Amino acid sequence: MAGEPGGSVASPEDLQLVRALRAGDEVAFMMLVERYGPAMLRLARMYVPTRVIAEDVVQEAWLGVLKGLDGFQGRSSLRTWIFRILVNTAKTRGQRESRSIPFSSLWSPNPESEPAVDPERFRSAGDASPYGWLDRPTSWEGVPEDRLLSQETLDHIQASIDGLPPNQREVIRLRDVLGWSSEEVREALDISATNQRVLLHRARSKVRAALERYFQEEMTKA
DNA sequence: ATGAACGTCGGTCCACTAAG
DNA sequence: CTTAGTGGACCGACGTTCAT
Repeated sequence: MAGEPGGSVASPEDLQLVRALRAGDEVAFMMLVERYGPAMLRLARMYVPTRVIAEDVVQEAWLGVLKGLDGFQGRSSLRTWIFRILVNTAKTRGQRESRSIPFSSLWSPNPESEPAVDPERFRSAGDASPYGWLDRPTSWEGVPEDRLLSQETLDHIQASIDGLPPNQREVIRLRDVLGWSSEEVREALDISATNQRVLLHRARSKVRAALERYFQEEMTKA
């Protein structure tokens, strides 16, 4: 699995960071938290019902990172390694929470539980990696660009993603929202390359279909 | 109430195609 | 050639329906 030759191994910068962290460099740690914290929180929100618990999960993950620092061998990038710890932590916590929380509360539009992904991310993440399912729409060619990028549309995209099965949701978020590479995603989620591709494909297909329905409804209304 | 039959859904694998 | 996206097929898990 992770760490085959040719994979995204730790960069010299990663290794230097790890050395600093092992030496107890607080500035290096704060830099890491600043760099990955927001993305970690969004990812954690996929597994647990509330933002508060997600924040808790992130904290727990950071503790796991610090504890496991000596075990980091640089066979994957530092980011992948950190997010893998986060995913494991969040999954464990998510299972625990699902046993104690009414299932319906996971899905109800609770105003307390803000969106897992800030809709703005859809555009800003585009800097590094454009969204596959937005750049070549199939059935909404007549839809003006500002309409495509409206807040309402972004909300709709997010709702579509929220409605996906967990694995598909994870993959599409990491790939298309956070802009990860396919290899980073399969390493972080510990899935095969083939599975990653299929999950992504199915997730995109479903989101695309949901958007097609949405635009069709909107255009017949107009 | 119970168990079999059936349908649906999601995960996985394989093959093909397109792009870089 | 490598990587990624796509579609089809298969399988197992799960839920629903229906006859007993």
